[in-house]
Amino acid sequence: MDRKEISRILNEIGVMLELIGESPFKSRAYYNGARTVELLKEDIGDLVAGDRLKDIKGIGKALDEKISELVKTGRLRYYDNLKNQIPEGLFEILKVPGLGPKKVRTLYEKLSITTLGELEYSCIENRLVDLPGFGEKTQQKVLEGIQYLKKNRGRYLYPEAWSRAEELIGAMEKEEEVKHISAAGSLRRKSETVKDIDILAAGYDAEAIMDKFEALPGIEKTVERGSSKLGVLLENGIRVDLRVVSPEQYPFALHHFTGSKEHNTAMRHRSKGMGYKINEYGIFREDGDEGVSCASEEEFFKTLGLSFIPPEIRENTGEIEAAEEGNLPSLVEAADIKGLFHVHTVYSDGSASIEDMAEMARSLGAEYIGISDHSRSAYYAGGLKEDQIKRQREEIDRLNGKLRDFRIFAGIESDILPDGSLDYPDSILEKFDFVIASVHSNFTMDRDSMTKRLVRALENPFVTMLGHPTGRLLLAREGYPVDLESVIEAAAEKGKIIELNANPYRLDLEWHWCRRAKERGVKISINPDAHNLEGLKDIIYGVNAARKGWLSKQDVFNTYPLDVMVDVLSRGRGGE
DNA sequence: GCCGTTTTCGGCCCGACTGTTTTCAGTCG
Repeated sequence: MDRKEISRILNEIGVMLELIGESPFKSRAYYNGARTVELLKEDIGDLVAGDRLKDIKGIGKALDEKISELVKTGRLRYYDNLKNQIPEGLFEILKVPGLGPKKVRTLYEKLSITTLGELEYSCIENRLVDLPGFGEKTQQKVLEGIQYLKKNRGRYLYPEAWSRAEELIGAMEKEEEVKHISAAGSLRRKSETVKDIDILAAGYDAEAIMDKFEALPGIEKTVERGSSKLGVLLENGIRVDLRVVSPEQYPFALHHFTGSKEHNTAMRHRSKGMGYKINEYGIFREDGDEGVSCASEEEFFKTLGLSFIPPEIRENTGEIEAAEEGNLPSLVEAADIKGLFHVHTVYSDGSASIEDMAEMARSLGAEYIGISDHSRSAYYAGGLKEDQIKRQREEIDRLNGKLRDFRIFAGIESDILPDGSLDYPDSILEKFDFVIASVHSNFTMDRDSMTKRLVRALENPFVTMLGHPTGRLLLAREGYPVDLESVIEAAAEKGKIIELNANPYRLDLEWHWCRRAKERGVKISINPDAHNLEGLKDIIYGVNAARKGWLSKQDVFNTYPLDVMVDVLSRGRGGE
């Protein structure tokens, strides 16, 4: 059993403990354990075998025994017992906004409600109003929450949320009451998907600011409103939370509302050890109410003895320790990207010509572009036959002849067949400037076979990089099961690049693993996988993800300037 | 259930908002 599965089970135990009314601290211990296991670097089997699990912070005797049982037997009696006590449907009911474990438990115990459907029916039958802690309004809210859940699964891709947030912030910036305004929360941390939009504003007249916000176009209704907090729904269903603080409180509040929750918890804990209390309003000495003023987030961190931690990496995965030691990486920026690989054209399933794609890339500041249409086994995408490859090459050579200070590299996105071989012979592969190897079919292999398939592809001397390593589609499809640790290892050994596909639906290699690749010395290429002109701009989402993965300029392949890239690609071709 | 340059017991991060309550529990972030 892998650590992802173990982490899931520990999390579920945490939820179940809340549902049966156990101590909240006990559930938290399981949540912490789940996170700890998820982020483990070392193989969990080895840790269990070496009896070293309980040396890890957050894992004590009880969790050690339970994790060991899972690893050794693949089962956990404690979990099974809990699971038998708790109807499956309660987990779905927990997702209804406004319902937490306590209320769900009441619904179950008093009304025997175990499914979302039963809950909806009970609301319509007016049966919630008499329950302790419930009332008319709660019942109405629950009913609306069920509709909301049915309408959408409650998460949005980053670009959709970001563009709406930019519009709202842009409109509010013009208001004179607004002294500062910024996105906060998971949006500011550049998460791949977000549940809602958090916006923080600073000003002295919160009521006026909230009034103006409520009146912005696209806002459908107000869900909650207090003296400093406003919650609204947009017409597309996204929830927006606006918080208003004073300009003096802004730096503290910006940090607080940017999160993550785990980062904040760790920061508060650390501050406490220094004799400070921190919250969204300031930094206070524990022995008095006196606050420490800070003009910016930079000063906030400085006061606490830390260098500035970029929002993207505030996940409590070592950033605080690194900031303390002055070891934070200098994160890659969009301007560092010097060229764009993985670009499709009209030769396969793209909609633009090679020349137009090149011009667009150039206008975006690139020095080179790497054309890689689909290969012959991708029938559905118009994969290239041998004669088309030849024609495309001729066109690229012709264009390169007339372009100055810009270069088009001729490549291919070659399918990795089930056995790990590519779908062209070496005699064809060797003619390309670069080769991206990707899986586009036979997703349903077991983990071992898929891992072998990818590793074998990486062993091919003509392969430059591995494309979208897990095949996941955010909010739509899980990636195929694969042991990425071994894949990264193989890439490290063979000196291969791994793609971070910048398409906002993919962002594959996922950022956790980017960090792992960096540790192993594997370079990441941030590729747009563009099928039209606009698609080239998706590169920014890849840069966001790379930043979350702690990548610096030197960790990213396509930050090489043109002359270096020409050199690297000519040397790397099968000559190892 | 975890943890300890105060501790092996008694803590465990903090605050806004809502709705149900007559002073607070539950939820959320």
